Amino acid sequence: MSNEKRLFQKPRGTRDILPAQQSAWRFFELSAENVLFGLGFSKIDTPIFEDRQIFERSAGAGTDIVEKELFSIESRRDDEENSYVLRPEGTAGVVRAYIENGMMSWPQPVRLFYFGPMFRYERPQAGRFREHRQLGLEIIGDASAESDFLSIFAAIEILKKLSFNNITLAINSIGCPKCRPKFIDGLKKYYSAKLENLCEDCRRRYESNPLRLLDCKNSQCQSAKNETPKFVNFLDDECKEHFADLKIMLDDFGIKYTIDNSLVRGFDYYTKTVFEISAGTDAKRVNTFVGGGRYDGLVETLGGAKTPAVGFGMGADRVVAEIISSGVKIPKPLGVEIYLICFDNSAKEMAMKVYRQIDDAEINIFYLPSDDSLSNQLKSAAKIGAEFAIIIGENEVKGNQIVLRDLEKSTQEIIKFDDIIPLISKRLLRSSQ
RNA sequence: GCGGCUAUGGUGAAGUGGUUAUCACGCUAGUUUGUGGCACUGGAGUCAUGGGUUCAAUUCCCGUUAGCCGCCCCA
Repeated sequence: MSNEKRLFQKPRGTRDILPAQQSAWRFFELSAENVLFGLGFSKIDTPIFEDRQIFERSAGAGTDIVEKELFSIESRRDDEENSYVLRPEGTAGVVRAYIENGMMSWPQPVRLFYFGPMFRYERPQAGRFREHRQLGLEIIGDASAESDFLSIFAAIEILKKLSFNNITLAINSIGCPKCRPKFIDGLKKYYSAKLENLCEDCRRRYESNPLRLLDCKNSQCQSAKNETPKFVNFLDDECKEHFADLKIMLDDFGIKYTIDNSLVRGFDYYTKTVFEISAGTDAKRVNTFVGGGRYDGLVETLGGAKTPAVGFGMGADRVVAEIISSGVKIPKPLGVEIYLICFDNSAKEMAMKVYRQIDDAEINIFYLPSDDSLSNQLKSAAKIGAEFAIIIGENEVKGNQIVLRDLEKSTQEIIKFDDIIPLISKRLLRSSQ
């Protein structure tokens, strides 16, 4: 260990969000919040790490997800009995908070949303990170299809607000613990005759996770999928009615959807509705932004009373990447509006007066008295991205006036001292927006 | 966790077993002393990292790290 130079790198699968991307992120977050608050949701923040068991219980100990894709936090001597992991998703933490904070006694359903980083220990690829940000919402305490609809509606409204055209909604129902076993039986019966033609992975899935047989991408298996049983044909009356209710509401609102029989979720606590929203057309869904569904079993799994719930998670990194590449106009936060230049000692007093006046008018003015030449100060003004420069020197003091220079258009005008505020207010970019 | 490809200033690229490794953009300092962007003149900054082969490695080989792609998995 010496004073050798070492170049530190960010951990694998993480990224720096640099200033150039910040306005897109801000745009995303503000737009989503506006939509969600407007639909009666409240925001919740939960810890970035939680008790490991929360995720072990929801996903099932021994599954790949728990075995190899959680980020563990090393325990310390004073905390040996606890084992923490970085949260891999948002729902379990929100449900834990619902139970722990007695939200069952709040007016039901409780509508919550969150936004923050999630962590998965997986091999990074494009659009797939170890730290990524998710926006999500949960509606806890309502079993009706209205809440399924509201989840979907909220997601679509957010994407609309972000100027996404060309999005596709896919829905399916995966039934409940009562009717799902029948479907899985039917599925296995169907595939059992074709096992030899399936790819190696699918032969394993046949035992371990038969639902996943449905979304195998291997060309070898495509022909076998032609006539797979459809989940909707196996639903019991209650699930069937729930799915029908949802479709009616989507139709009423003119929201187009496709029913995708291969859309599934692997965990037992998922029930009834599942949905995904992607970019592109029905035939080619290139990029999935939103995945969601109903999870009537999770609250109970985590130790609460049996409580129905539904929600979605939205991959913020993907959405923001799309915002940036689509060239949507992104509102920028106000920067320096006026850069005040005083380049003569005799003008300092007047400069200060102008500064106070403009500052009092809540206009963003930047002023650091400087001995630099006018030329150099103008350079600084341009560099900091100011809209206008006010120039005050000897002549201005004599005439009781200032020079207002538009730094983008390279035009300027002379303004009498008393007209400064009204005229500047008129010229500023924000007054034209 | 498995397999393939890749790594040259801040960014994008060119190039080499042998003196000070090239270019563009960017950054920076100046030139004009009442006008920034343009122009001109300077400057800083690089062969991801550790080891091996060799008289000599940025260049060839191996490990590590990171990125991309495919697989597993995908709450």
